[in-house]
Amino acid sequence: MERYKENQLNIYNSLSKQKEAFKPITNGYVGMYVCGPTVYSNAHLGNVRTFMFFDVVYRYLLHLGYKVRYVRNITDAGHLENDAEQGEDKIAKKARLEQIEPMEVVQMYTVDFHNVLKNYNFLSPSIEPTATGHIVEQIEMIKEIIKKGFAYEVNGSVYFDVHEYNKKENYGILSGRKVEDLIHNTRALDGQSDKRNPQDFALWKKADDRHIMRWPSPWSDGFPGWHLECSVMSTKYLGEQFDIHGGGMDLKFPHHECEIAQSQTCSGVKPVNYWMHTNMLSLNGQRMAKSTGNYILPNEILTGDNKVLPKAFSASVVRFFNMQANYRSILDFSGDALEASEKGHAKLMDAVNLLKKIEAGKTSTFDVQKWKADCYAAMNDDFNTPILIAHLFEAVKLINQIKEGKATLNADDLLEFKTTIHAFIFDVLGLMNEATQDNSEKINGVVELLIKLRKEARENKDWALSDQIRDELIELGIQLKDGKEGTTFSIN
RNA sequence: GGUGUCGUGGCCGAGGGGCUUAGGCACUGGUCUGCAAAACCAGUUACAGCGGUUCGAAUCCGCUCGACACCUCCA
Repeated sequence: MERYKENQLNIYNSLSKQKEAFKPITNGYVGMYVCGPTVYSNAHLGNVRTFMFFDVVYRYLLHLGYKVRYVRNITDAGHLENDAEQGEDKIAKKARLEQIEPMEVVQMYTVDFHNVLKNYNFLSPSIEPTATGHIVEQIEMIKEIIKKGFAYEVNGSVYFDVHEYNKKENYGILSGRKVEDLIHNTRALDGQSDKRNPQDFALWKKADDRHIMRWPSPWSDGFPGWHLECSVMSTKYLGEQFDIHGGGMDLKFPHHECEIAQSQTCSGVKPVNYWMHTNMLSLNGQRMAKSTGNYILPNEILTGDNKVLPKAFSASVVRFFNMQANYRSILDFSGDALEASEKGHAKLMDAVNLLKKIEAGKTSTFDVQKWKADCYAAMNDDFNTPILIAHLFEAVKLINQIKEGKATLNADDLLEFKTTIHAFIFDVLGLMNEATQDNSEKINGVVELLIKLRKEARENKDWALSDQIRDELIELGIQLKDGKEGTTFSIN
């Protein structure tokens, strides 16, 4: 369904700092690039927040009927750890530390990353290119930049000439920085650098003898600069100009700024129409970061194996928690916050399960069309998932009211209502209904049996037995709910 | 120092010049129940401070205070 025809999406563009009507370059098609993880360690929950948000963006674009090519790279060539001085990249360093091959490290953490994505119900991107798989293209792009006169070679390394670029274009267009300010605020150098100016950044670095990851090039045996890969891979798979580029706020400068400079130099056009940046996920009010130890791994949440957590939580609860906040706001993670989300999530899923049993009435006491329009309006407004969730809770209330006999929906409305609920909760938000997974049929059968036995006990006024059944089930995370038309249950 | 984001009720978190009961969690009262739980109904707590613009500001502007991020690899 081409829902995009009646849904005008508005996106907050970091480039213009305002919401803009989204118009794809090619009608009906969307090209989207998101900076992926560096696979030299496990992706932590902060990293995952960004990918999770863009997963929802991807899902919603698909839901609207766009044909989307979603490219999310894997950075496996490593970054320059200390730009000019050391020239050693992180992956190689870690490999030596652990006495294994660099590509083994890359493989291990790539597998871990994919494992996390699977656990958290991510859709696979259309293309997941690796930096090491595009060395040839990167070398070609460097040649092109040199040819245009915006890069220079020194001692086997190649640098992008920021000052030269800034004479014609605006280096700082995305981040709001000015080259003059950068000059005054760049840290003092030791005089070791080959760069003409401290603001210049590496396109190619000559590898020293100890550097394991290296490739031949016209300038030296070495490796590409970090910013280059995204320019190369986005251009290769999405073209010189594409619709959406996403990433974390912290990549805005210098990474995305450099990307623009590189791509613009080669193609002569601005590479990206809509820049989207997700804000940080904090832990205890501080930024999650590998370097400080202030972080939590996605899979630790599923096992409860982290001291900040009182217990384990499901992946769907974590998704729900994330979606309750706007992607452009800082979100603080805590066990308490997750527990609150878990309850809200359970309430939502209980209602979804209840919805299956609800039957249509003769008339409708609720305006399904308006509610549905509100849901779409929320998502159309820069993917406002917190508002969408608020509307979903209106639906929860309605479902419970119907169950109480205080509201009704006619057959047409009920069908539309169900379809819309499922679309937003499962297709768009990507939440999972744990209660209906796995061995649910068998468990359902057993619980139904216990409910029957308890009913008999209650009819015999054997309260001790009926309460024992109820209390022991709750210990197992199965909650019975007595209603007018019998007992239902939910599983946590 | 520069660039940027932001300060909302007990907590999380939307909205964004008059009218949103935002929503979730927590709490209080009621209905239901053998008692509970769940659910439903009702209710409580608010827009950092000081100026300005305006008929009217939590919402716009300025300043102050504070928080966070980026300026070096970082989602």
